[in-house]
Amino acid sequence: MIAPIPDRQSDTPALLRLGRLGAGPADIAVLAAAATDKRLARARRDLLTEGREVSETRLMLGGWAARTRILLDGRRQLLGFLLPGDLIGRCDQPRALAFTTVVALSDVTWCVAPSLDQAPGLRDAYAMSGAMGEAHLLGHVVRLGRLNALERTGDLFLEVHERLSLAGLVVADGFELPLTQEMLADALGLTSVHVNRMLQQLRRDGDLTWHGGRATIPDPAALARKVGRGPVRVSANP
Amino acid sequence: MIAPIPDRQSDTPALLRLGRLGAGPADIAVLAAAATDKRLARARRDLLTEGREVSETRLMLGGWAARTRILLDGRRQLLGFLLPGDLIGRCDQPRALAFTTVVALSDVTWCVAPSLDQAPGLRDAYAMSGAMGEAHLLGHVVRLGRLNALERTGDLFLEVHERLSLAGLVVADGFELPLTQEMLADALGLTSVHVNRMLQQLRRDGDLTWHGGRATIPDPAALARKVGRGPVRVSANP
DNA sequence: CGGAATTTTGAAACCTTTCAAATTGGGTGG
DNA sequence: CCACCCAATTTGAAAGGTTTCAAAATTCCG
Repeated sequence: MIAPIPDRQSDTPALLRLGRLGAGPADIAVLAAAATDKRLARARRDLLTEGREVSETRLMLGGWAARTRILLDGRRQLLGFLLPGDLIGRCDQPRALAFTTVVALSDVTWCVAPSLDQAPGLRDAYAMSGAMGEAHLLGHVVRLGRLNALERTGDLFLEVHERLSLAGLVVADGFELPLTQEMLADALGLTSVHVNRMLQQLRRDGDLTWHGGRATIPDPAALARKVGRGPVRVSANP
Repeated sequence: MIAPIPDRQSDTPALLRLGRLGAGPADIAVLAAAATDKRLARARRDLLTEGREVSETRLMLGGWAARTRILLDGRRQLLGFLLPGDLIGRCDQPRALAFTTVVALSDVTWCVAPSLDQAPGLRDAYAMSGAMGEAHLLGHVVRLGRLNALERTGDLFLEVHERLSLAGLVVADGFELPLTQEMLADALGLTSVHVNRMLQQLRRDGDLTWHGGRATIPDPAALARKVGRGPVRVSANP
């Protein structure tokens, strides 16, 4: 008989990611302490509102969120996904306004991110996280500007695969993907109907599996070759 | 008879922009001194190469450049324009790699941007500049993801109009625009043929004038209404 | 089990690209 | 100053990709 083990490691993905981004053991300890005070945001709720002042930086612990922008006529564009280990609203500039609304796409757990005063050693990891955020944004521009629907879809799945890998959330090339096809469409600049057709093609071609909230990319390298995706590098120290 | 006046103010647009972004008189003096050592990059030359380490931050003094990414099959996407007063390759992180190649679209004059050691007062202006850069990038994502060809084209012209205004480069709603339609197409994620058709429509509708390298937007507010563009805000202090 | 949200399907309309060729414009050399 | 050339712009018609609209099938959740 097995004693119930308190789930102290459930925020591990976020800590793992920041550790890999350069946070040392001491910093991780501070992060773990911060993650103790865990908050929950229900799906569809805003985690940050565009135009509001950014009071604190938040750290994603679990679930999916997205930066979004909505046009006057209701069209919506997701600017990027926020995954466990990502920072929300990081901003050097004091009194800055949030550029974008951040909405929870699934139920999200988060905590207040330790400030650099509390853990100066986090500076590099935070900087690295920000740099990767920008790299992802640039990738998103190329995706929307120059890839066709099939390439876009495959490319986004690969980005997600890479990012979740860094947080240790990919097992056997499979990962949780708590999105609707409509959310995917809003990220990809397509209609949900067309995303559906692209997904069918990817499945038919054996490039993708996705049911019950879990997706698998059997052969990421092959898919990357198919959609012409290169690796994302950010720092000189590999 | 008029004596030849040395063109000491030709870098004024960059200084004007950074002044408006919060640089004080002392900082402007440092910038002006830096701008003394003016460099020239010929059109089509790289100002920064993707993957290389960023050694110094550069300040655009005149001309147009763009962050670019090129796909394996030759498709090109411009990630954003760099205009006078913009910083090239700014990066907190030491030893960071350039995210993107920056190419001169026209002949470009630039100088090495003063470091914060030389002029600590520039911190805010630099931060502000970076924040606006991100805002423009986000706007670009929405443009590519959710606007149709006509809206994209109009929206980009409006962004350029706004940014050049900040540098004092707009007179009577007109400004220099040393681009080819193909460059515009690479920014807009369209073909140059289609950009041409959209420009014709904008001209026909009286929303735009463009010949001989100079563009004019007779009624920016009307065009903004037509393409559904809102104002870009970045800071709480207006 | 019922009801709502999501996924799937089909056909037609629409927007954008492609391809090819004609036209214009700017710069150079004779 | 004109002739010429190359790059850039413009035009047309057809092909292609994506959206739209509607409706059916499926899945999820209480």
